[in-house]
Amino acid sequence: MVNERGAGRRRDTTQTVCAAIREDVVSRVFAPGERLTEESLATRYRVSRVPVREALRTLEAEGFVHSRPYAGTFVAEISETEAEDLLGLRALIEPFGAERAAARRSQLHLARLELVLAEAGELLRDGRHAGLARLNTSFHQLLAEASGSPDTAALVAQLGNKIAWVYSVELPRRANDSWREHAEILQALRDQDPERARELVADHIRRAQQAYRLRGSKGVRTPQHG
Amino acid sequence: MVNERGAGRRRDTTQTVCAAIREDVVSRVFAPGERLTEESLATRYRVSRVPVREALRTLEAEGFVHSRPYAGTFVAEISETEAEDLLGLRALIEPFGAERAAARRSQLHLARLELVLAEAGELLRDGRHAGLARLNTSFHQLLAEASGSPDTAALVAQLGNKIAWVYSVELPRRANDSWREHAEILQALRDQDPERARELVADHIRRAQQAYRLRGSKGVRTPQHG
DNA sequence: GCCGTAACGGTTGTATGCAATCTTGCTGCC
DNA sequence: GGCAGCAAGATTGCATACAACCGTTACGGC
Repeated sequence: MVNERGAGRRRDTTQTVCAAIREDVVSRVFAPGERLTEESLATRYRVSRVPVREALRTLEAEGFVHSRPYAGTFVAEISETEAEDLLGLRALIEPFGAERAAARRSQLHLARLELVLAEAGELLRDGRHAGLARLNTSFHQLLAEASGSPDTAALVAQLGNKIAWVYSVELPRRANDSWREHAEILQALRDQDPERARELVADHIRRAQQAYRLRGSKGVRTPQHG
Repeated sequence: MVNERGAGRRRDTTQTVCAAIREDVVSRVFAPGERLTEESLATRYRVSRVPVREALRTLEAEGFVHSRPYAGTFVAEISETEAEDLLGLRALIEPFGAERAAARRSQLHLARLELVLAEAGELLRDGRHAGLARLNTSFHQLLAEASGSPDTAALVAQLGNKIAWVYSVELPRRANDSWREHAEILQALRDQDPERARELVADHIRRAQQAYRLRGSKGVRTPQHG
């Protein structure tokens, strides 16, 4: 998964390991509350403890793990109320970003968003819902980046990862509506209409929240497929 | 090794270094855009490069520095619009936290907040405005923690640090009004009135924003690139 | 004189080793 | 039987050492 030293890529070990651990936390390979020993992680990803430790410091700042000196690093545990609050925070921040994105978006941003929208359209037509989750993440991330606020984009990314972790479930039911809403949002960006963009995103997030809540509780992995 | 930190504290080197670097960035000992070499930091804080590197990973996740592999670590540069957006984000998140704090606050939270309020009252009576900045930060941080949402508290802490960095300027003028507003907020928490708490904090932040803006972007160092 | 190129110094990235500390399981006592 | 205290093992924290890489500069060809 990591480690392609033979192929010559010897750089970026720390970042690669960080992404790998985050992935394994989000996908629940490591259970919440589980202790992560540096040595076992180092063995798992075929690196030494140093990049593992650095990756853990990043993940700790992001809230995926927490560590006590000399005691070790543990996968974070998220309560139900905390999970709810994550959705609440996203419901605040994404509309904020969308409002600014409508005012500041560049042609490049628009083009990227349209590309994602087009790809999603194809997947929808073909009934292949598998790749939609990734495109959905991309759309929201690009939207946040179009805001021109690096902090907003960073927050959206972090919250998105955490939400994907807690609510490890996709909502294929809503896919058609969801992407129709995405299209409207993009149109508001084209029109440079900040207020409409903000409200559309606010509604969009609100509906997604309701879907999440209906679909099931946090932590429990609902067996499903897209 | 010459670990002469404090009175023989041999643990927590990384966290100590992290806080020290953050402090030096916020207080502009290190200028925005400046390159930070690990060796010089290690020398400055009398540690080896390892804890320095780990501290830098944390600070990178927090957005105070950014680094490229093999190229080095640089103090971040914040544009004026980004600074504005920081205030906007705080204006979203703190009321959100206050609303929940009013519903979830414990007696311990109330007691801590009252303590801070009392201390500030004394300083105000004595005309000693020096320590107020710290108490102000404490009040807002405690308020965020009272929300019972770790993510909210973490965001408030991060945003607060960054705002203190960008707008490195205090506003003694507003001190009396500000603390009167703090007292009202605390009362709303006692009354367990979420809506009132949210609105009071929203107004409070809004007034602080105006004060910042009037004061000018004196603290904002326009990035000079080459 | 200009540009491509190769070597050098400086810096970052990773691995290893050892001391300090925590956790775990056991012992002995109540 | 349960719990405090302790020893052994396991794990973390930090320092040192070495390898990989980047930017710069001196050099030579054109």
